[in-house]
Amino acid sequence: MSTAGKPYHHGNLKEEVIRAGLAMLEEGGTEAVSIREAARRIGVSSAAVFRHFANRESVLAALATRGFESLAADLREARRSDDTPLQTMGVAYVGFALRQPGLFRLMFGGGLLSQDRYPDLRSASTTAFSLLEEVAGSRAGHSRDHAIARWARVHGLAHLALDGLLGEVGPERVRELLSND
Amino acid sequence: MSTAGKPYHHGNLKEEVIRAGLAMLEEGGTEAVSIREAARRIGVSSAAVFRHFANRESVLAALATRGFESLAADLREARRSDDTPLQTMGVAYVGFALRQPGLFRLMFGGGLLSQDRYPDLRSASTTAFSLLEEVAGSRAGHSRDHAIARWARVHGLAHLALDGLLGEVGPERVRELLSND
DNA sequence: TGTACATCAGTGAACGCGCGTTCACTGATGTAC
DNA sequence: TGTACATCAGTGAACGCGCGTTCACTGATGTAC
Repeated sequence: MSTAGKPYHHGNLKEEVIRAGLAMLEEGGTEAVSIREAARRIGVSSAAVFRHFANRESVLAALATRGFESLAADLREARRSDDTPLQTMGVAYVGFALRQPGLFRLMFGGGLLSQDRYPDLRSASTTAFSLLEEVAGSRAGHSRDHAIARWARVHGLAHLALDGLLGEVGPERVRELLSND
Repeated sequence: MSTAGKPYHHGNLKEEVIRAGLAMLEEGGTEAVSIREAARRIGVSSAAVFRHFANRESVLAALATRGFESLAADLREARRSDDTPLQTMGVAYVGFALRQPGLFRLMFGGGLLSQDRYPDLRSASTTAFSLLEEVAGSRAGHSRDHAIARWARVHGLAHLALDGLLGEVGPERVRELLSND
């Protein structure tokens, strides 16, 4: 640790690139995520970023991974905080999408998911999805297809709300739209 | 019309740009839609494109507009061809998404929709949506919210299928997932 | 405790690229008389 | 029917930009003895 403001070794670059990436994602979508811009914001040369990431795509994968981890955390929180866990998780899901639309779109629209190239991403998404399936499919007499249909509704609501097609959507409105299950 | 293969006036450039744009959309997503590449494919200078479109964004808007028109056509077709119009429309909706994923993502994920800058796009999307609402909300005793919930489920299924999260999804599978309405 | 050295995490300059867009221009077409 | 001219739809070259990525390098850190 040097006494000046700028130590030669940053020490936390990987984490900071992710932070900067998340910010850019919300400012301008996936296209706006740029290595050079991230480096500029952090105050580091753009080449330094390549010490921590193989290429731009792997930065995107790291961002999406973070997204799934944080979505999973929200869902876990929702699961235990209420006696209507299914609706509450739905509200959390849509809330996540509305709070971080850029991230949500990267997670679900980037084509990253369909690749086997990023095992961390794969496992983070699997964890999040299994939380949903667990709760959505847990009631007696409900099949796996019921769980998928429920998830689809929540996922669809999130997308439609994101696109502004449902007008103003607050938590109460989401709960309402999910109520007739 | 000159006798050589290359008349000076193309005559159909606007339409061809849209065709090329749709192709690029499926090949590499919205990011891959490029004015220069479109011009190259058509065999015209890139400056020529600007005779017909103000800028790149307006090309994207034209593509999305086409998308909504073609989705609306599919939905109309589905509405009359069957005695279970609701499910059939759902199948058509998901089928549209799976057949043209790049276009579907542009239509719903580009942020274009939320803008008032493109009235043609606005009206094309409104037309498509009203078809859905009409059928989904038409049954006795069903509220507008029910219609939205149904639409959300179909929309969500389309997205999840696109992301490869539902495995192989054919028409029969979609019908199945929409059956317990 | 002190020193040699391997390793790690940065720098800064450069490469090569493709892009959107503008500009002054020219060839083709349609219209008025 | 023929000609002058306005208008339309192209051309090709250029501007300026920001990007991802690589390279040879250097400063800082940690470890072995």
